[in-house]
Amino acid sequence: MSSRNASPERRPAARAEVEDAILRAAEAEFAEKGYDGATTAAIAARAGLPKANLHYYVATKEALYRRVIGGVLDAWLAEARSFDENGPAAEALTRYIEGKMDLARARPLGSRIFAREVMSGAPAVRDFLETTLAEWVKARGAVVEGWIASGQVRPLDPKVLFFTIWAVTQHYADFGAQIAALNGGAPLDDDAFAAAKRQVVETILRGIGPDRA
Amino acid sequence: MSSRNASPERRPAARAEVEDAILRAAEAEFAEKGYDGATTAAIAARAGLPKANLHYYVATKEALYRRVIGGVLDAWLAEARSFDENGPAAEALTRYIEGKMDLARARPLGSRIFAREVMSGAPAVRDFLETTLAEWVKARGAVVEGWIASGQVRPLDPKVLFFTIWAVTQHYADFGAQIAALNGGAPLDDDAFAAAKRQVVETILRGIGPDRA
DNA sequence: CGTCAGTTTTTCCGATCGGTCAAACGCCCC
DNA sequence: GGGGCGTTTGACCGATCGGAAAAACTGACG
Repeated sequence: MSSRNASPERRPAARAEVEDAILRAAEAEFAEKGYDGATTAAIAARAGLPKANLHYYVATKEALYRRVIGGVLDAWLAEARSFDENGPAAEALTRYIEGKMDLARARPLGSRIFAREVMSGAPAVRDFLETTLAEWVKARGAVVEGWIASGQVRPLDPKVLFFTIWAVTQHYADFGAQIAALNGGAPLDDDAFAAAKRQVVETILRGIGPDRA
Repeated sequence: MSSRNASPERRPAARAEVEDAILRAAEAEFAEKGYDGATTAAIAARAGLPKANLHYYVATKEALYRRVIGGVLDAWLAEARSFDENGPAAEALTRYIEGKMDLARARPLGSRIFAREVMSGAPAVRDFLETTLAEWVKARGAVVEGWIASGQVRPLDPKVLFFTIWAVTQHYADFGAQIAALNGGAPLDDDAFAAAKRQVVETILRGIGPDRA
């Protein structure tokens, strides 16, 4: 098919690299400044190309935003699969919470874009929330109900449990600046973050565990 | 002193009312759209006056924003005093968590403005974070250490406990749109919110309680 | 060497924003 | 009733933004 390249990995790769640089630049700008605060000129500059060139690869600022948001949602779903591997409640929840904490540390930008989006009334992700996420919550809520029935978890509303887990884990991404300010100005180092992760997991697991008589 | 009014409560009250309307309109706009997304025209329209009139009461958009942020921080500090009344750990923490949950429900706008501010790198609240809040955390951290020493709380990092409480309570303000989407499209009603509040308090209290042998 | 598709870049445009200005308005006191 | 002062308002301005347009450049291929 592609007969125009002697070295078949040069030009197509370059295009993919440029598009990837644009997406990463846009993610950073949208996370820091928000949709309105971000400018296409700043995104282009961060990606290393003139503003007009950006519009050759992506039609509008909104289309670029929707692509970035789509990537964020994909990453969310991919990571949420860690919930589904079998095992006892404590193992599954530990895996899930630790996965979300690690994601918050490794890629905090997506979480911030999502938070801004939801705080603005979720115009671009409402459909995701009402369909995909609602189904996810319903299905995994049934799993939690099973844990309650088998006595692994005390009786509670699974939805509130999910809210709790999301809130705490995303907090480490969204409020990184606050955490750093209370940590002497620097982000948590690896040891401090690992300790926080252990405490979060332990607190939630104890918090939802069954009564111990 | 003020010799220009026959009825001394008429005109000054009107001025205070206008300024209050401006502050409430600005709070709503900044919470929904963010600093860059909010426009002085929209704020003025929401407050019921022409844009030019807004600038008679407040010099610049940034000055208005700083006034709003100042009010948010004041409300935070006022509400945080509920932590300080004496009593056993469970009572103090229940009071504190329930107070923050109620505040998140009654006035979610301030929480969203604060969240956006921190996600943007906290340019307007960095000083608050590094001084006032840092001192608050240090002092109340010592209280938590006392609870640990007296066996009311298992050994843990007080800062991570505060992060957990803030994360969960503010989540109900910041992610109200997400919670509504997962609640059939409507915000939690009074009963559902009260149940969520109970579960949050119970989860955290069990989560940090001492080992029960 | 000329063509041509894909890409880059300079220039420019209309819309919108925060903020200014000066005229008009309302109201009180002499 | 006429100054005078605080307030209101429409008109306007410079800056900035998202985006369009078109010329210039590039490298592969006949």
